[in-house]
Amino acid sequence: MPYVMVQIQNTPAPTKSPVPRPVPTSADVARLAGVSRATVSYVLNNASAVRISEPTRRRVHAAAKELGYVPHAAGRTLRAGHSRMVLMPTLPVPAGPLYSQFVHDFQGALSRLDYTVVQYGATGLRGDDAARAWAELRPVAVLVPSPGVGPEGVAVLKRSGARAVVTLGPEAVEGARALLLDHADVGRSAAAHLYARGRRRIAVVVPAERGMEMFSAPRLAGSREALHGTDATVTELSLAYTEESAAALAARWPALGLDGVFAYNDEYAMLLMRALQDAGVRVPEDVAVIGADDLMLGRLLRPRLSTVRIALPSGRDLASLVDRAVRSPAAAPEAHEPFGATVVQRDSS
Amino acid sequence: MPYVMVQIQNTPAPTKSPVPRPVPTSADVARLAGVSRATVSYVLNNASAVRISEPTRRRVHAAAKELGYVPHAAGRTLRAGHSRMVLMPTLPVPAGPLYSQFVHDFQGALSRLDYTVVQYGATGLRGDDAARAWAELRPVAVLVPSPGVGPEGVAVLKRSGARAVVTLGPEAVEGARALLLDHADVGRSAAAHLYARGRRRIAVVVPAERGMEMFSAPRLAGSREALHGTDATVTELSLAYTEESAAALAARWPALGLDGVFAYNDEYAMLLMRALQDAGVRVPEDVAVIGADDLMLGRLLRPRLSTVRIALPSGRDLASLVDRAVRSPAAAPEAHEPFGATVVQRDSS
DNA sequence: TTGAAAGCGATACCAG
DNA sequence: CTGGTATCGCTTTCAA
Repeated sequence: MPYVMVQIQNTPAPTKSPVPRPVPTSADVARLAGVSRATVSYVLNNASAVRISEPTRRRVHAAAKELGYVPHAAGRTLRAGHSRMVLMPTLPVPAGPLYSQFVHDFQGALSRLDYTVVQYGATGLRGDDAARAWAELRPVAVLVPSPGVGPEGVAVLKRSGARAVVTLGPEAVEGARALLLDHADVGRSAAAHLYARGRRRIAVVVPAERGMEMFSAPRLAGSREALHGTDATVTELSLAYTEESAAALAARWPALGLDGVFAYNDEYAMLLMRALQDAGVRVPEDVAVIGADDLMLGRLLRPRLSTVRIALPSGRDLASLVDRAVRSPAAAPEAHEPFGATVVQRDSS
Repeated sequence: MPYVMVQIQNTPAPTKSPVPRPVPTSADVARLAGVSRATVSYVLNNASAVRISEPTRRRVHAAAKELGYVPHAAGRTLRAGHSRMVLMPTLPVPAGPLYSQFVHDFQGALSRLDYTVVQYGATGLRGDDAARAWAELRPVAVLVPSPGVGPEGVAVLKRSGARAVVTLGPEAVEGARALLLDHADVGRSAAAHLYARGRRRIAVVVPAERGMEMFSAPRLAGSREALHGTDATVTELSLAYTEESAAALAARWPALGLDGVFAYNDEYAMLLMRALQDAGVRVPEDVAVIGADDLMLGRLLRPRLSTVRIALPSGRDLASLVDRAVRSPAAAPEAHEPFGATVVQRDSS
C-alpha cells in the first residue's frame, strides 16, 4: 500500500482542558451522578439481574457522557479473570485478497459476538516464546500458526486461561484444536494435473524468500507425494521474487530439460512465465505452467494461467467454531467436511 | 493466502494435570519460593532499585519456571495506569508488499523497545466509536486512520491516557500528530506525467469497491488539482476489480474519446490494460496508461507499465518517532523532509 | 432499588 | 536485603 509521508506536524492542544485531568473512572461517574459505583456498573452494562429506575439510568448515562468516561479494560479483565480478546497472528508475508477477506469476515463475525479480535505480530520472538508473550494478555481464544508454536506453547496458552486454542497449519499440535490447512493438497493437485497433461519432468518452484517455508514446504511435499511411484521426476527450483532471479532460471532452463512446472502460486508463476517467454521457451508447448490461489492476474495473462483454487473456511464459520469452543471448552469438536483443492485449467497447461 | 481446512480434530488432554488448576499468580510463585510477592516482582522485573541476593533470585526463577508462571498483563496495566500496547488499524483492503514490509519493520522496531504492537480491526464500529473501543485498552500509543477518526476520537484516546496519537492519512486531525500520507501527490504526479506526454483528455480510475475511498479520493483530487487551469479535462471512471467491469468499460472506451488514464494502482491498471487491448485499443498509441505503487507485475506486463512510486516512511523511523512521543508527549514534534512521489516511466505512457 | 465492600494480580512505598 | 501493605478500576455478592 502506497503511503507518502509529507510532513509531521502537531496541532495546538485544545484549549478546553489546560490541565490534563486524570482519566475519569466509574467512581467519578458515580460521584457526578450521585449514585454508587455499583449502580454505575449495572447501568452501563445493562445488567439484567437488577432493575434500575429510569431516572437513575439517565443520570448515570448523562454523567458518563459528560466526563467522557471510557471503561478500563484491565479492570474488567482482572475482575473477570479473562479478557474477551481473540488473538490471531499477523502473517509475515503479504496477504492475498483471499486471506484479507477471510480475516475481515472473521473479525466482523466475532466482534458481532462481542469479542475483540486482535492481530498480534510474532516479530522477534518465535515459537513458544511468542506464545508466552501472548499468554500475558489472557486471551479467551488464540489462533496460532502451527509450525511455529509447539505443544509447549499451546500448553502455556491453555494454562493461562485460553478456552480455545486453534492451530492453523499443516500439522496438528497436541492439546489444541487443529484447523488443518492442507497446503500439501495444493501441491498434490497441481502435480497430478501436470501428470495428467502428459508431463513427466516436473519442476516445483520454491520461493527463496524467508518466511514462506510454512506454505512452500507442504506444497512441495504434496507434489512429491502425488508423483511418487510414477515415472515422473520432481525437481525443486529455488526462485526469488525478482526479475533477475527469474531471468537466471530461464537462462538455464533448456539444460534442465523440464516439461512442466508448478510455480508455487500465481505471482511466482507470472514472474517465471514472463522470463521463460522472454527466453524463447514456449508455454504451454515446451513447458506447462500452473500456479495457485486463483488470483485475478492469472486470468489476465496470455496464455491464461492454470491455477489451483483452494477453499478457505469462511470467516463466519471459524468465528462460530471459536465461539462454541469458548462457551464449552470440553465439548467434542465436530468434524468438518474436508475442503478440496481444485484445479482450474486455463491455457498455460 | 491459500488455506484448506481438511479436518477439525482434538487431541486428548495431556494426562499430567487431571484437574485444570487455576492460573498460577505471583503469590503462588512467592509461596513456592518461600519469599514475599514483592520479592518475586523485584526478581522477575530485574528491578534495579533494590538488590536481591543471588540464592533468592535463583529460587524465585526456579519456582516461576516450575509453575509455568506467566504474569498477568491486566494486573500490571491496572497498576501502571496504562499498557505498553501500541495500536494500529488493520487495513480493510489487501495490503501490498510495501505496506506489509512497513508493518513488519514497525512491529519489529517497537517490540525491541519493549512495546506490544497490536493490529486492531475497525470492523463494524467506525470512526469515533472505534476510537472509544480502542481507548478501553488504554494503549500507550495509537495509529489511527485519518479520515475515519476525527478530533473527538483523538480526544477520547488522549484523555484515556494515550501519550501519542498519530494519524495516518491525507488530513491532519486536531490534537494529534499527523503523518500526512499524501495520496493526493500520487494523483498529481500521475496527471502531470500524462499531461507532459501530450495527453489532454485524461481519465482517473476510481475503484468501485467499498473501503478504498480512503486512498482513491485523494488520488483523484490530486489529479484534478494538477490539471486545474490547463486545457486538459479529467474524467472520473468507476471500475470494479472484475473482468466483466473492465470489459464493459473497454467497450465504451472509443465513445469516451480519452487519450490518457491514471488507473488508481498497478493492479487496476493491469486489469484495464488487458481489457483495452482485448478490445483493440492500443497502449500507448491510443491511450497512455499509468498505475501506481510500482508492483512487480508492472514490469512483467507488455508494454511495461509506467507507475508512480511512493516513498514510505521506514518502519524504524516511525517506531522511534512513536517512542520519542511516548517518552516526552509535550516535546515539539520535529519536522520531516517531505517524501516525494516519483514517476517511473516505462512503455505504457 | 441502591449501597457498602471484597477481591481480582501486580507493583512500589515504607518499615524493619 | 526482604516483607507487609495500599493501590489501580471494575464487578458482584450481600445487606439494607
